[in-house]
Formats: sequence, structure tokens, C-alpha cells
Amino acid sequence: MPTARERVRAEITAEITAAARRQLAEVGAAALSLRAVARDVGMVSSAVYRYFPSRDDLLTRLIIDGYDALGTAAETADDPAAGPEERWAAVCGAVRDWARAHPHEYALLYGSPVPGYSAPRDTVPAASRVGIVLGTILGDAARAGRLTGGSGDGGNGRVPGLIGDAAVEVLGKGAPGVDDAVRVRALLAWSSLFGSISFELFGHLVGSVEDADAYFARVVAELGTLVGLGPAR
Amino acid sequence: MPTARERVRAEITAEITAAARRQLAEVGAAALSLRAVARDVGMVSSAVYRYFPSRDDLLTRLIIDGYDALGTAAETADDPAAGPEERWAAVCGAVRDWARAHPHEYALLYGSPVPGYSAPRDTVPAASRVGIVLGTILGDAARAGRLTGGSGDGGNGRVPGLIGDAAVEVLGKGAPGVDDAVRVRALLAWSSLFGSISFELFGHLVGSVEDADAYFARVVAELGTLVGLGPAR
DNA sequence: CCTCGAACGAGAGCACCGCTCTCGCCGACC
DNA sequence: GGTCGGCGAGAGCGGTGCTCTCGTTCGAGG
Repeated sequence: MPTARERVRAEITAEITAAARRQLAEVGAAALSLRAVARDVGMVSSAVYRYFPSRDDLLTRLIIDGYDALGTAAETADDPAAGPEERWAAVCGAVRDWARAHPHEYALLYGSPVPGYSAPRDTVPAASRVGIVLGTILGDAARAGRLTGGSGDGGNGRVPGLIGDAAVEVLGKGAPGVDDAVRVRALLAWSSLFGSISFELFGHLVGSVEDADAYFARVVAELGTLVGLGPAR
Repeated sequence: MPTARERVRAEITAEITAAARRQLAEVGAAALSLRAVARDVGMVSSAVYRYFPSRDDLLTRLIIDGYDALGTAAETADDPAAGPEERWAAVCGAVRDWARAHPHEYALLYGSPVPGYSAPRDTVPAASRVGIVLGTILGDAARAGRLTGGSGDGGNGRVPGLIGDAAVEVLGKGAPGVDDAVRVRALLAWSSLFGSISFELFGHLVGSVEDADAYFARVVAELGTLVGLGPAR
């Protein structure tokens, strides 16, 4: 049972992160000021350091929260009862919708790392969630025999030293027809999804794409085909 | 003919941008300090404002230079005499090599936009160069009859309101077999290329990919197939 | 050739930033 | 009840982007 002091500490911590998230959504990560956050919650700047040892730790907290929010968005958009292609499209669409609704958070997660290079290990589990959702869809499709493009030998053929264990697990062990060729395509589809969303969000497609919604729908369909869903290659 | 004053002005401007590029490579765009640049060139900070009206304008200069450097890297890697697949692989590899050699510059170009949203129009021509290189390869392949996956009606069928004129032009007008389906795949391949490079550079693939070089080679091959080069779909 | 204006570098200064240190204060535990 | 630790406030340090002013110097026009 938490003491009263721990409870108020957790409360104030939540207040600070809420204010930080508010300011992140407004001005972006680069302009997020710890002093402004402190002003927002009615504290002096030095008091915030009782709760977060540095501005970067506060940002790390926001990063984890962002990954979790995006992960839950992807998970709730996935209906395991639906067909593989529908699940794929629904999750991709949910990721894009979340990104468009929270551009600064998305940029914080998938844009340039803010300082030099500080990807704390704490972020890994939260960051993996949307990848796990996509991987589960493909694994389920493979188990249902709806995934094409594997080696076809029924094994889960590995190319030594190519794909790490993390990616092997999320696609489901023992799924028939899943080999490293499929895993590469799954990783590529994931990277492509975020590349497309980043290009759209960061303005690299202005002038080249007119109807962003229609374009994204076609992208999702192409990526589904690439990864082995939908029509045979 | 430039006066002596204009010449020394251009010289000092180049000195400032060189110092800024040096600092960008060292500490990244977020930590790039105009005052440190001024110290580096032996000036006081306010004197730099005679040459760049603000820190963001200095960054914009670096962005344009970065796009140009990447563009020339892509262009010099392209041998028009080679086959479409080899050209595709060579240019993709050159882009990745440049990104790995200049991670902070790459992050500045394709990471999160630094302030709120400031993509000056000056950057567009420089930013288009690598896209033009890739588009030219596909256009040449289409004219040579080496591009598969179009609608096959020989026209350049448009889907109204989907693809902008900018993307239509770089793929070459009148190329047989190039329709909006191909254009969508070309844009997707471009986005996927940068998504894959960004994931690798920003650490989103650690644990999932062991041999980054082998993985990227497979990615390039898959993207080539996706876009219509290589084996028929 | 001389002059006058424009460009230039230096310095001071403003507001803001991240972060540190100290100092009272108040509550929780012995 | 006393004591100790967590807490908020304040001052302060070095740094930042940016502005303004003030001499100086260079160059083009009369």
C-alpha cells in the first residue's frame, strides 16, 4: 500500500507529465522547456528536478507514453476475427491516424533522436508493441495458410546472421511458411509504413501526392501484397 | 564581376557555413549553436547576423547543402549504361552509404522538422534530385520495356487527383507502361528506402536485424521487384 | 580626389534556457 | 516529542538566440 507521501508524489509526477505532453503537442519536442512545464503546473523550475533528474528524462517519459499510446491505438484497431488483409489495413490506418492526430509525438518517436543518441532501453518494450501487432497478424495469416511468398518448404528457414531473435519471435514460432524471406519482407513493410507516414507528415510528398488518403490506401494494399497477404505474387 | 567587398562577403559566408557544417556533424542540428559557430570563425555572435538573419536560416542553408550533397552522391553512383536493376541497387546503396557517413545531416534532412513547420521552398529543387535519379531509372527501364506491373494498355493512365504533376514528370512523360499504379509504387519505393535507412540509422532495427548490410541488400531487391524491376510480379 | 552612406565587427544587454546549490519548512517515522 | 528526509522556493551560473548601438572602414558617385 502506498503511503500518502508516495501518492501525492505520483500525483504531481502525473501532473508534470500531463503539462509536458500538452506543451509537446503545442510546440514540439525541440522547443519543450522544462521551465515552461514548471510554470504550467505552478511550480518553480528547480522543484521539477525533484521528480525528473533532467529534461531528457522527462522527454524519455513522454517517449514511452507515446509508444504506449500508439501501441494501444494499433491494438484496439486490430480485430482478430477479421481477415488478414482487413486486419493489416485497419492497423496501418490506425497508426497513420494516430500519427496525423499527434504529429509532434510521432516526430518525437520516429523522427531524429533529439540530443546525440539516447535510446534508453526502457523504451524498447513500449516501442515493440505496434510491431508485435503487425507481426501477430502475419503469424496468424501464416498459420491459417493465408500467407504466400515463403520458401514453401514448411520450415522456418533461417539465413544465418540476418534476422535477430526479436523479429523471429513476434512473427510466431512454428508458423508454417514463415522463413527469413518473409521476415525480411515483414520488417520492410514495417519500415515502409513508417517511411510513408513520415514522408506524408514531414512534407516530403507535397506536390507528388494530391489525395493523401487514396494514396495511403494504395500503399497499404501494396505493402500487404509485398508481405504475402492478398493476391499471390 | 564581383567587387572586392562581395568577394570577401561570399568568402566569410562560406567560412560560416563550413564551421556550421562541422559543428552539425559533431553535435547534431539540435545542439548547433550560432554562438559556437561564431567563435569557431573568430567572430562575435552578433556579427554572424550580418550574414544569416537567424539560426534557422543558417540551418536552411545546411539543409540545402545536404540535399545537394546527397543528390550528387546519388547521381554519381548512377551509371546510365548499366541495367535497370544494377542502377537501382547502386543508387539505393549510395544513398544509404551517404546517410551512414553523415548521420546528423541525414537526420536534419529526413528526420523531424526542427522548429514547428518550416520547409522553405528553396529546398525543393535540391531535395528532388535523388527522387529524380530514381525516377529516371524507372523511366528509362519503362522505355526499354524492362518495367513490369503497369496497366499494360500502353497509356499513362491517370487516377484523377491521386498523383501530383511533380511525380508524373520525373518518371518521364510518354514512357510506355507507366501509369499511376507504377507511380504509386515508385513513390512507395522511395518512401520505403528512406524508411529503411531511417530505421537503421535511428536504431529502430536493433535486435531485429543482425547483418545490416545483408538486410539492406535484400530490401533493395524487394523494392526493385515491388516497383517493377527484376522478376515479373 | 573627396565625401558620404552603406556595410561591417564589436560590445552590451535582454529574455530565456538547463541545471546546481542552499535554505527554510513540514510531515513521517523512531 | 524529536529528528531526519523529502519538498518547494529562491538565487545564481553559464549558455543560448537575438537586438541595439557605436565606432570604423570600404567603395561608389559627385
